[in-house]
Amino acid sequence: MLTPYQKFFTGRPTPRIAQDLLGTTLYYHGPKGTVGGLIVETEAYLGENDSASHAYNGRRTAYTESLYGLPGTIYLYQIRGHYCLDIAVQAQDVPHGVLIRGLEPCLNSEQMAANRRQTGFAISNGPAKLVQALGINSRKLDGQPLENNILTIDIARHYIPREIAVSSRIGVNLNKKDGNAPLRFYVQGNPYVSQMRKRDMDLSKYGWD
DNA sequence: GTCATGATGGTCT
DNA sequence: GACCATCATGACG
Repeated sequence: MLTPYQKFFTGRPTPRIAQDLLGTTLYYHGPKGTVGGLIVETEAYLGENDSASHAYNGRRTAYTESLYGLPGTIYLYQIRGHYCLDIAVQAQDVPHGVLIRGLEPCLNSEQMAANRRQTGFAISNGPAKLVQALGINSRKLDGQPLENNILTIDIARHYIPREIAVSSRIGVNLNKKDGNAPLRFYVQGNPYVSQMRKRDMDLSKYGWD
């Protein structure tokens, strides 16, 4: 039986869930206090049939096991020496995932800047940047549920994007089957979206309604 | 401001 | 030994 929280991460198509996460708040109650921010960019990964997914062709190892977990399971993986945060969605054994790619700091942003040794939008405008900004530098939380954890997402309160933009995913192999699939979603104009061009930034409202 | 490059560390065959 | 769901830097207009 799923909790209401877990049900948020299943029951509708993964791209829909990825879009619904825009405007929710991510919190990390870490050793240096609580930090957090609004999710402004996500990507959907569609499991066995998605050539960009870590679970492509049913690949299932100890490393990717969290993707197969209950909806709302943390998949914290490492790539080229950087950590990224992914949420397993859909039923257990269905390895879909939503990658969190951009975060607008809203709680203790000074701490986040210090964690990153950067200032401005570079604090958290990328999947590994935002994890570092939170102060996470291990896979300790991999496989744990988001619900009632020190790393969690508040899905109850929602900022509303004025416009949700769609594009192909970043950093995936363009030559493979799903390299150009339109599965990246972001708050149009928000400066904490990765690769957001300066002239497209909405610096008055950050893309929110 | 835009682009190309190299460093990066762990996993899997 | 190859392959990455990345990032910071430094060159150029």
